[in-house]
Amino acid sequence: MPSKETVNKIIEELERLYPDAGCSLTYSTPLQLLIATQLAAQCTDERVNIVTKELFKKYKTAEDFANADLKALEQDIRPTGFYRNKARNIKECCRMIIEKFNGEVPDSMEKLLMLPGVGRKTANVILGNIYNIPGIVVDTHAKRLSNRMGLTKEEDPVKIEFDLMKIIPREKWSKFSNQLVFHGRAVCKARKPDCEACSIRPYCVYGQKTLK
DNA sequence: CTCCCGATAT
DNA sequence: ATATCAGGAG
Repeated sequence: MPSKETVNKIIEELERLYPDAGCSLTYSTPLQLLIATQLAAQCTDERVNIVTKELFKKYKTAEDFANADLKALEQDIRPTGFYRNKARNIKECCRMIIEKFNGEVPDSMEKLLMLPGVGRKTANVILGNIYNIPGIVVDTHAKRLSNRMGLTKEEDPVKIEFDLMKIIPREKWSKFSNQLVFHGRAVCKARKPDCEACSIRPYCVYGQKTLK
């Protein structure tokens, strides 16, 4: 739908604004990133980082999480919301990692999707950050911004993912996803997008529409 | 489609 | 008071 020139302008401007856009979650192992990303559902990365700081001191290995007392784990992650589902999923994930995946966080989309609480968004975060496998991460920011900018007209995250894959060069998929998140947090906010301050406005459908 | 769910900005 | 936050499952 958008012209190739428009897409290039958006990519160029995001690169200028956020040259170092990366994962905002704090982690030091693949398992920690998997758990942090699961906790990040409908929760800010900032809060996840506060919770995981203590969580990762208490639970070091996949075995620690798999054998954790469910009620205790629920309380440990409570501030991230959806804590009952998340605690159950994390325990089962770690059990499967131990029993089915030889103690390693899976390295393919197909295997990652077998884990409870892991959808394409979480899987793409793992693939991109741990295994350097490019992927478009469609979270709430990517969905909102790509729709506003006119990069897609789809509402379904999977359809958006494939739409963006068609118009963004493969080697930029991971970085581009992070840049959408950064821009979504700083400027193109859900409630009150700051179009006045947005340098992408000239190339943005929503920005042009709200002009005058 | 609904449900899960706490914390913060508006 | 209400919308929203790096979603996923039934």
